[in-house]
Amino acid sequence: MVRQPKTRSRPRLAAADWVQAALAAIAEGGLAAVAVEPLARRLEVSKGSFYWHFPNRDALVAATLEEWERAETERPIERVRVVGDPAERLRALTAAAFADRTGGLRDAALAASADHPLVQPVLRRVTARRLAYLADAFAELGCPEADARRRALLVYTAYLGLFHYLRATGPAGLTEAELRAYARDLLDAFVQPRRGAKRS
Amino acid sequence: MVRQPKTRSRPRLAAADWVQAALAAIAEGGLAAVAVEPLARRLEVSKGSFYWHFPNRDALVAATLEEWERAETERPIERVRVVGDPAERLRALTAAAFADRTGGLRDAALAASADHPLVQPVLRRVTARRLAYLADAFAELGCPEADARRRALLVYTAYLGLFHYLRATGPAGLTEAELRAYARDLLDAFVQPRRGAKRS
DNA sequence: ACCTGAACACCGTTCAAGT
DNA sequence: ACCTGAACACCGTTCAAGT
Repeated sequence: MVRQPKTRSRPRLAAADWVQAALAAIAEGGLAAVAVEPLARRLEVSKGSFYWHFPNRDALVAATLEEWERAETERPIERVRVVGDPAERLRALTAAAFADRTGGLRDAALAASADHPLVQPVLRRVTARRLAYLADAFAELGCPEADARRRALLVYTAYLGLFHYLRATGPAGLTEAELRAYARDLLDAFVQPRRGAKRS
Repeated sequence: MVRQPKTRSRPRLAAADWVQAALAAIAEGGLAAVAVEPLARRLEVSKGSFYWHFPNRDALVAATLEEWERAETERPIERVRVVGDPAERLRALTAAAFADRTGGLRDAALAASADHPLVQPVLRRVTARRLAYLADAFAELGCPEADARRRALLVYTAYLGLFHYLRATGPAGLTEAELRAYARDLLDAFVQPRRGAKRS
């Protein structure tokens, strides 16, 4: 019954494996780190094998950005959909975002490549979607429309700005505790319902 | 008396020639276009000769950023120092900035490379110096401190944003007339003295 | 269906040799 | 003092051949 040696000598790769490696590379070294030869080394295959899965590097970048859009926008939003209270929902979402260092560093790296032709449209959609979702939650809390949008922008730019800072300083720039404290302060400052807001 | 053939067969290059070529390259293709081999082709020398003038590519990038800081910040400011009226001074500076497409595209390209370790400190100084200079002029016009800084930021980001747009669309994105009209609208909206400002 | 290996183009860097 | 030319490393891309 056992056809493979128990250390399956080399599970063949699929396109998705290259995409996952590219996502990790972006978090560590930005878009420029999505390079065929280094990724091939990391995956322990020849770089020639890359071209069976993708026509060229740009195709990998495009596929990676698609995966990023799906995995880092809709999925986290779905995950907190069950939380009824909007304040709790914001807390859960923010805590998850700040706890995921790799995700935060990747988001900052992609924001820094905003002018790249493949990045531009995806980044625009992701940013708009995240801001709209945050603003909706603030509105549910009782904030008037304009206030909700201002708070959403503030929280989101603080998140991005922090990971931009972390990119610059390296992983030692902030301890896990400091990261959690930053997220807590941010939430305490912006997530209480407005004074006089109606409970529905 | 004539020691050189009249088409001076090849005036030897100096480091400054490489810097000038690099400045032109940034305006056209961003920081990534500062590449030894393409610049050598443009200057019609072998790429080996580059390494007589600079130890490596980063040294050329650093020298180019220094020259950019000097030429595109202090020099334009000195040029308008003779203009006594602050409103006129702002108009002269803005008109010059918008008239210089190459300079504007280069500024936008460098702003897009804000996270590059060599660019970061220079860009920070240049931005701070320009904003402070603009804010001072607005203050002279009679704007309170905070208002002056807000206007300076608005005018400066509008300038940067426009050339960012132009980078994306290519040179056909805006005619010279449209460029001048944009600058005029911007000035008309922000450069009248505040109502009730005292003349000193 | 997925992979190797060799080849070629391109760019950064070094260096011995030229003028 | 400035430059060439050849060499090497690195990465993107192609492709014939392998399993």
